[in-house]
Amino acid sequence: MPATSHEHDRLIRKLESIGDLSAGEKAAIGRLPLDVRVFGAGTDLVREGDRPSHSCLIVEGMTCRYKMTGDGQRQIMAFHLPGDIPDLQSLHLQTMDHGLGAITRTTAALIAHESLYELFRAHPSIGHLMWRDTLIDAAVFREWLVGVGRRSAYSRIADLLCELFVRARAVGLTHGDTMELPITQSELGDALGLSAVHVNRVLQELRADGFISSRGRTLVINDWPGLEKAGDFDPTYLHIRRMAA
Amino acid sequence: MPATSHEHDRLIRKLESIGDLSAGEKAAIGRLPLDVRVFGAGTDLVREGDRPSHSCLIVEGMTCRYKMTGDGQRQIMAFHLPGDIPDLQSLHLQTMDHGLGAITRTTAALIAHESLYELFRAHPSIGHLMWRDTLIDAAVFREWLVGVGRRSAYSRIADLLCELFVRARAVGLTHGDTMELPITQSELGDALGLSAVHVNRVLQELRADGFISSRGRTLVINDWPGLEKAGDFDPTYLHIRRMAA
DNA sequence: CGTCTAATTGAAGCATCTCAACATGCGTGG
DNA sequence: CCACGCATGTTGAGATGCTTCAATTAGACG
Repeated sequence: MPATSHEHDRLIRKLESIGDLSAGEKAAIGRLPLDVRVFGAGTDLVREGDRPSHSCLIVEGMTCRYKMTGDGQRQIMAFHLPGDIPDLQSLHLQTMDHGLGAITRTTAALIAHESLYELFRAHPSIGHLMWRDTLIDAAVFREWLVGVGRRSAYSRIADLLCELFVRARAVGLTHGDTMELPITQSELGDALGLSAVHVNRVLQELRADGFISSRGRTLVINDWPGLEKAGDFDPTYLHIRRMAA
Repeated sequence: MPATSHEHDRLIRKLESIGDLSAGEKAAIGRLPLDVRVFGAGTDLVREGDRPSHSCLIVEGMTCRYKMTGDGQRQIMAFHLPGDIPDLQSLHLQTMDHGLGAITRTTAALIAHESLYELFRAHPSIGHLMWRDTLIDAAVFREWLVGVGRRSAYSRIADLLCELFVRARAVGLTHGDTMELPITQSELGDALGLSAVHVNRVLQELRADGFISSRGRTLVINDWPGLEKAGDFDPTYLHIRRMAA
């Protein structure tokens, strides 16, 4: 594996979107031992109850974190893009209290917790940056909580689309006002606390109101200011420092 | 201030509920410089948009973290008990994306971020424990998300009562099957994404079903297994290691 | 005691759900 | 390259959990 592979680059680009890295730190990250694996759509990368000894860097594909309720309903709590390490928390929380599932076919690079501890020992500020990343994670949960608790379905969906677009843009995964969004309406419902049927109707409204359109799995933003307003969206909670080039 | 004051004890007791501390670490925490302040009920300890240079250790009183939506509704995202440091995150996230409010008259000990950095440098494992604490925070947000997104009002309220009781017990704030719960029904509503009226009706149901009762601001658990079942409660997400003596 | 906040009750409305049918698109094997 | 099959998206109609508004009662506190 070259000193700085495609996989390492994903991680570096992500970390640079939320903070600063020196050349030496980038080089050290580039030397992280990675174990690259592929997961089929619909499979779990990590299950609730697992006690992992590694964390997963998403390299390609869309993943989500979710919990099942006692009566078999699903709540999706976050969507994750390439560059994210959704289960970084398992570094300090032994038992997974939720699952990590692949929405599309996903490539992930497994990083041993031991390697991370070593990296942080040599470069404490990388540790701080990763702590920061888990804090941003928490900020996103809080924002979703506001949405599900207090916003209308219309506003909630608009807000989520804004979030996904801004996060994708921060790591260079958008093309103009367009991004790949391989999430079904049923999954959107499980994320927003809505039924798939209602998601469908509200998406039609958002299209009719001229904010968005879609070609297959591609989302097109037609009116960004309008969508932001409809979603009461304020990107502060994402704590993004800078956009990818 | 004595080497280990009441304020320091609160923090030590909290950290011991989620992990281990050596004698030396406890002593180091006992030497943390604290600036004790009192906040009236209904006032803010920290406001959305602030860029704090310290974090707040709650010593007495009930506090909450909340956000306001564009149309003036409030969503409470967490309740905090003595021993908690609700805005520990401001250590690595410059701008507060939500407020920290006092529900009752609250005593808080301000800890300069500088002091924390110094403590972590000398005792890295205290830093890890505090990282762990912010991760548990995030786990609680996730659990609330599941409740608000996918559970009935009845189940959601039962779940919240279970959480508060277990957390209070972990830091020694319960008396038998009783605890102080100075939260109004309107605040419960803002936390659970419900109207105060509906909270009232559901609380009556929970009392009628024999799970709980209340004397003034004191909550009494009459049927713990029943309440757990009603709330689909599983304490795993709290990641508590051990109960206070 | 009077005042203010919190809790309680009733009644009407609506955002969203559930169920059920039908349409569309897409991957795959014949 | 067409036909089949299955996942996803779309539509309609009826049901409901929770909301809103508005009034009343109970508690706490000077």
